[in-house]
Amino acid sequence: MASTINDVAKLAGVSRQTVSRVINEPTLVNSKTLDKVQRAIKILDYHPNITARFLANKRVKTIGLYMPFSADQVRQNLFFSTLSSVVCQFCSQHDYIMQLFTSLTREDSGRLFARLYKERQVGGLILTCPSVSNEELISLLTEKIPFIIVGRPGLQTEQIPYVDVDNVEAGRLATAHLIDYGHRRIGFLNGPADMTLSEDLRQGVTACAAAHSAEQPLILEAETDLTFAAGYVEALRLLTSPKRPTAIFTADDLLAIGVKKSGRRAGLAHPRRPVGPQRRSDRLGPYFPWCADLYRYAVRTAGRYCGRISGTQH
Amino acid sequence: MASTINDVAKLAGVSRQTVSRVINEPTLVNSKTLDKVQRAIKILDYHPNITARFLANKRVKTIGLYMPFSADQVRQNLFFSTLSSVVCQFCSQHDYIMQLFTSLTREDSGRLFARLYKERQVGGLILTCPSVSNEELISLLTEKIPFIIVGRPGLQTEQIPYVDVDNVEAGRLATAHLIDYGHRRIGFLNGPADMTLSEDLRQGVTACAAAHSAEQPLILEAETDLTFAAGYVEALRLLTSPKRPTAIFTADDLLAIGVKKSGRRAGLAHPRRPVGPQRRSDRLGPYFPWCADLYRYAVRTAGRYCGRISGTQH
DNA sequence: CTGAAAGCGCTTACAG
DNA sequence: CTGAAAGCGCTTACAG
Repeated sequence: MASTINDVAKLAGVSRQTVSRVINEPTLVNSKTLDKVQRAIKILDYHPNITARFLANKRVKTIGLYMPFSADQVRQNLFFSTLSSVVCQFCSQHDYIMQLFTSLTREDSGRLFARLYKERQVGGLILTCPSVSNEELISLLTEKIPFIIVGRPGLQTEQIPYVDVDNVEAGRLATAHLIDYGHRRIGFLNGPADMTLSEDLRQGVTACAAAHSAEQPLILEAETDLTFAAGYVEALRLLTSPKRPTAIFTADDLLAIGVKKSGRRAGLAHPRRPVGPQRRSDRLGPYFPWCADLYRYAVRTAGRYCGRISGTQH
Repeated sequence: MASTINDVAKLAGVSRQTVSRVINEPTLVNSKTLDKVQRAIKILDYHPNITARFLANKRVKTIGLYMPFSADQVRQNLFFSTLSSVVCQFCSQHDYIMQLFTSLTREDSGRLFARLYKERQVGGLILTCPSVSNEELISLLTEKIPFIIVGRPGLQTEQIPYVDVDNVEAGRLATAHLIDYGHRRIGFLNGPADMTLSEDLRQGVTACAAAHSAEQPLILEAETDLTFAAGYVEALRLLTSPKRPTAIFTADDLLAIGVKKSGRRAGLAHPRRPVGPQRRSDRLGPYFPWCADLYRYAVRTAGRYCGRISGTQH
């Protein structure tokens, strides 16, 4: 059995409050007492029970990270692993615990969040990939649960803290880039209709097309679930249609890989190098240097952080 | 303030033990009482505090998943996201909490594990990518901390529960495959020397080369840290050396992508299709259909689970 | 079937 | 600077 604060107190010949003080506010303790207690802690290999601390403190140093993806999407998408590894690292540096939640249908997620928080399982939440309808967030707001969104929330953006890149600008830049290079029929593999990401990208694409109305660009948009398979299927559909696009802009790298495969399938040559201005090495990620150049170009350039970050209780 | 078990008891006009029973053993409660209490729970929106439950139960339903990668490796590697998403899903299905730990130097990890467990932060641990020297595991064994390894532990494989694919067989198969196809100088981008994965792969490769000594195959092994960058650098070194290999076998997909890039850099044509027997669609993952075919081939074929899974306390 | 008692391992005021 | 008291929100035996 692991030793408790009482064991330490007994061995050191002090009260358990003093032991607690040694751990939490050592400066308030007489140096001789400090020494005695610390020796006892060493001897007994004492580690304060974090559950008991959380209970006594009435706060948990735990942050939940939620990603509304199916296991399959999570497995595929780099966004997931990047985000979770960074959050995880930051949490452990700051003595927080990170808990991961995935693979839940978005409808239930609101109740899940409330439960997690009310059960005091998490002290706060990081939510990702918000949907257009903010239903699951409403309860978080009304229950005053500390949370932040990675991505633009669908409603009440003034009240809801979030961080995001400027996807409207990303869509605009990518489209302008393709139009500049002479493309007039542009495929656009967007994300799911209910994601704000898709809304923002579309807004940028549409605005750009309108601004270039003289060139009469034709945007061929298709909805996807951001998986490789969807990228393949939708791109193949576009590429084998009468109005075959001459360029495709995708909402995600994974889609771009699907596009590449569909191009092979459709018997089309695929450019080795990005179709665009001179290549800068910092523009491309290490992963798919031969894919998704345009999307990445846009996002990197347009990716200034926006959104509101408010203080939270914890 | 969230309502507690005492609030519910008061409102329902029963003792808090009865409320506790309604939650944990409803069959032991009189149906009228049950009804009263459940109504009170509804009205007060009561959620049992999980921290208090853990403390009273003297067990935490929390599993730690540890991946000894740097943030950069984690971000890149698909193994990470696959494993964590699956573990996460399984945990939530079984009412467990998953906590993620990454980016720590392996030396400190032993102490980390002990601390996590002794602080009762986790009830058990899933460790990945074991190193040859089992130092960090020894303390887990002696402290009787429940844990399991994904990958073959370096020592005391009889005592330590683990699951793994048969990497020795994978190395053997991949090498045999390449020799069968006429290759005599075979590059072998292995993982870090201190990982058992690397040991196992090398054993298979070496054994296979020995078995085919008549053909005099030459194995050109290079150590990598399993990153894209290392794959590129080491492959380029091999490909620009006088004894340039005619085929390369890599320990990981990411290395294979690095190899591909180095091939381009070295001005070598890269086969579109796998060099091997007829392509079966189930043999390839969705990600890099044009890469890493040989490795995947080997692993899929050789990937029968081995290792020992013993029961744990929780 | 239900409640009074004791306890899980810690911390926060409050005296001294 | 230190300790006695009370409490965090729950559960586990034990009576009745």
